[in-house]
Amino acid sequence: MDARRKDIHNSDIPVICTACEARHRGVCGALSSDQLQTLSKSASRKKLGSGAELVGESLATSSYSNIIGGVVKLVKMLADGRQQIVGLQFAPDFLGRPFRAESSLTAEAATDVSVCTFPKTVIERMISDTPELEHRLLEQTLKELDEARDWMVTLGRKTAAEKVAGFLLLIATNADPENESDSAEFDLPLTRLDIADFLGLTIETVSRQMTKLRKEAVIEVRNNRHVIVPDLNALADMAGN
Amino acid sequence: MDARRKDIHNSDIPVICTACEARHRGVCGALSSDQLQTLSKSASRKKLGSGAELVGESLATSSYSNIIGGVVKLVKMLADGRQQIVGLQFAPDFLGRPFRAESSLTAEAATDVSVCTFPKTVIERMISDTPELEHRLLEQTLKELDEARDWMVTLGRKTAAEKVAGFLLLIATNADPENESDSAEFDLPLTRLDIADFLGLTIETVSRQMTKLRKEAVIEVRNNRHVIVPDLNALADMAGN
DNA sequence: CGTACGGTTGACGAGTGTCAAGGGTAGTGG
DNA sequence: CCACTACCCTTGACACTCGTCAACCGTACG
Repeated sequence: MDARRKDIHNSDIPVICTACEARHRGVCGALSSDQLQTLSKSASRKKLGSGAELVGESLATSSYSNIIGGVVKLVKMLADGRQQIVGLQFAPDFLGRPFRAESSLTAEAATDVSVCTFPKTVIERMISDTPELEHRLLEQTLKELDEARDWMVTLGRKTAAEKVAGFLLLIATNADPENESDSAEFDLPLTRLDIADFLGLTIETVSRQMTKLRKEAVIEVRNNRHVIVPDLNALADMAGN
Repeated sequence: MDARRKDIHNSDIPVICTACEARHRGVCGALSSDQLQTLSKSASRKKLGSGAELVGESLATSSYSNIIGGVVKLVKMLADGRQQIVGLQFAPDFLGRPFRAESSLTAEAATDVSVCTFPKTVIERMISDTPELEHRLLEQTLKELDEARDWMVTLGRKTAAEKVAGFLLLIATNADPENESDSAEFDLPLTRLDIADFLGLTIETVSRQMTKLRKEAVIEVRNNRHVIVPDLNALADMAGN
């Protein structure tokens, strides 16, 4: 379909939003062009370097964001420093927790990230005015819950080899959702330490499993971060779902 | 309709609902007495023995339920038989997944359970009519997401000893939410196998950790299932949050 | 009385974590 | 242009937690 032509007719859509994915697959799709106008007035685009903190103890409840690009990790930390990544978010996910102070969770940019940020108050007013918006939030929350539960199986019941294979598969599908072929090629958005914190392993074990996959020719690795998967099915077999 | 007249006299709350917790803390609190009337006409109370399947491949999407009493476990199973419990639900939680075919998740009665069941269609119509109902569902889904993420930290980063202590603490608080003292006493709603599947351990390891806690006098156990915790703080220290 | 089920305990080994050393690359300052 | 440092990653040797296998106990039930 010709989205551009539709935008010309609905000429009220803010310039900043016209090419934004959040309007199609994200929560903004629930809003009228009027509401988009209102929201875009108080919205601001930001680019954040890898490692920047998006939601933490401080910023926690002051603003919400849509992720425009990049990968955000949701991190929980124990008192003694052990940490666990409890979720990864990709564009055009919505970031921020309505109606709720988020207990001990921080959101950090895993890669360089760009976001569209709005103040909490504006969004919350729109939520109460627009049932469809709340519906989208419910849909996204249900999606995140499914993902969290899938990952619980990985954390609780899979071996290190299966965990790493499963992780690579996860990134492969999110890096290029359109890909229909059996092969894939992508850059890992996470360091080995992040991967370890996501999988409940140590960096050493992650590293060893990666070399094992390399030696078995299931993957090919360049510059530590760039991964080529000649046969996704072979990788899926090792992930044991 | 003369719904209005019924709304004025709130004595029209269905008999079946008057003493029901779901009307206070659960999703039914979002409904008018009129809607409760409609819903209660197609609702039915059921008692299910431990082990019964509430949501599975078959029943999956045909009905929803409120849990009136007992404990329900949400189970995911891998092809080779390994399984992981990804959530426990207590009264008055809502059971069933709106708008979504639940991938490979089964809900089973962990104890004897009583539920209030309604057909999918009735609930879904009410959801679209009543934004407040959708709001409650969002709240519950957010709560479940928080719990799932907390548990991911346990699964990924805690030792067997911490896992077992954390589990006992979880049950202690859910068994008696009103308890303000620092001691507790309760029956475990789960078998050792269920506990193992919840914690990502084996029954043997669970058993050993329980004995260890017993020998350290952190807990006292009678008949395998009945647990006394003289000092919840001592237990909390071992859970390592 | 036999059987089934759930739980405990012990001996042993595999899978991961821990500790330590070293390689590769990018950025910085001389 | 070359150290120099910092960071990320890999690899090896070893230790330890937890899983596996097996035997046994107690209780409920036919």
